[in-house]
Amino acid sequence: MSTAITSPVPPRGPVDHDVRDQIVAAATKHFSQYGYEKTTVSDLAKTIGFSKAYIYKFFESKQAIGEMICSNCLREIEAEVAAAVSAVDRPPEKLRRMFKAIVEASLRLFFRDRKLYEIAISSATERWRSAIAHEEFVRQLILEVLKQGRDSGEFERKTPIDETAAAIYLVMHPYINPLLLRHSFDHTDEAPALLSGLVLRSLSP
Amino acid sequence: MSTAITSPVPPRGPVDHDVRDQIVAAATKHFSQYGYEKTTVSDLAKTIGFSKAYIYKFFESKQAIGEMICSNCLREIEAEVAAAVSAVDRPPEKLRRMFKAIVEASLRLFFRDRKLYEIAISSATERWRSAIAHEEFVRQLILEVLKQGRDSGEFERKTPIDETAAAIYLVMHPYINPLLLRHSFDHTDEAPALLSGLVLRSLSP
DNA sequence: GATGTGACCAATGTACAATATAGTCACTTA
DNA sequence: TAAGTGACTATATTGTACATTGGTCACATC
Repeated sequence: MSTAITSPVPPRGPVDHDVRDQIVAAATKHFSQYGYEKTTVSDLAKTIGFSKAYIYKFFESKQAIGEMICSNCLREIEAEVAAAVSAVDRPPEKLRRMFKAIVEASLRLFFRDRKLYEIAISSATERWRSAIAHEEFVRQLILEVLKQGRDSGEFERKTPIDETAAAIYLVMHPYINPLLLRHSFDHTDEAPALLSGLVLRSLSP
Repeated sequence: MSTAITSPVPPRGPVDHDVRDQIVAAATKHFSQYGYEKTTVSDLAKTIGFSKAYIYKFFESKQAIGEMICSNCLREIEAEVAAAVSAVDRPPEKLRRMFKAIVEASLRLFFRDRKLYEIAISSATERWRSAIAHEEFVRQLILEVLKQGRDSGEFERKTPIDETAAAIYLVMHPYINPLLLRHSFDHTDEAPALLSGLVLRSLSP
């Protein structure tokens, strides 16, 4: 364990470097315009004016670049969800807002940046770290709201908190995971309200 | 409405006919052995000893044959679920069994008859009638158990029953729909117990 | 040592002709 | 009239020669 100082997979090359930012910027633009698959590493190299080989000094694969872009997208969603949750102070309302915000933010990504959404789908399908981190974020947020609600006496305390958290996560899962969300479009209108209602009823003391 | 005596899409040719059964038998065998896509209509014709054209006297398309086979599979699952539900008499336990049975039966179809499962996936993806009917079956069963539980006083009665039913259906949806189930494998062990627990807590009076 | 590259390879993707398939229809036979 | 078919077409699907692409490496320059 003494070696695990940094992130699980240390980034290749200098972490803070102008060229790294240029690559990310170029990738964001190209991926969202032409899509992940149709963008070649050479395209990125050409737009920043370096050779393809140089890119591999900073990223160990094209997928690593994709993960970076994907992480940024997912972190935007996370920021929005976090904001929605902290905009209110009662835990039940926090849960409602959380569910609503995550569906809305994900759908917006889908409809506004479809090409980037496709990366998110790859990310979920192939279980990239960016996707796993996103799931973990939601899990943690659920747990926090749950703790708060138990402390304030608004949520029941008999069921083991891990069990409750895991169950709520499973309820939200089809709307969190981009791959599944695509197949849940028929329900995205009613699902947040219906399911929040059900979850909150299950939490009543 | 006076014309809607039979099913929405009347079957082509004589309904009760020996050759029709032969086609279904041959299709069941071929589809489960080689898969829906890799079976040609000529293959079916050859095994029953007629010409391909004759098959189209009984089914209006290859997909119609697929729907027939798929319906049979899904009806098997439905029978198993219905049996599991009626094996116990308290509505809460009925719900638990129902969830468990539907996941188990669907997984068994997946692992034992993977090729047939692929038809179920097509069915769900392209929203064939067989898939819609399957969903409707589950919806109805949920509603029935819900009514029973409300009558016996074991379930709460404040929430509109349609809302409760719709919410529970949404919770189960990722495990009912073959297309979604495939992406929920990671959770099929814990999901039935965890989610039944949550749902039942939400139903407590 | 940091910055940067052209040449190279295996694997994946593409274009397009050749083939196979779903589905129809006019027709035969009993 | 019911049972049954060969020949036909338009659309998929496949095979295959060819081009791209992801990724590496030895090497050059500052």
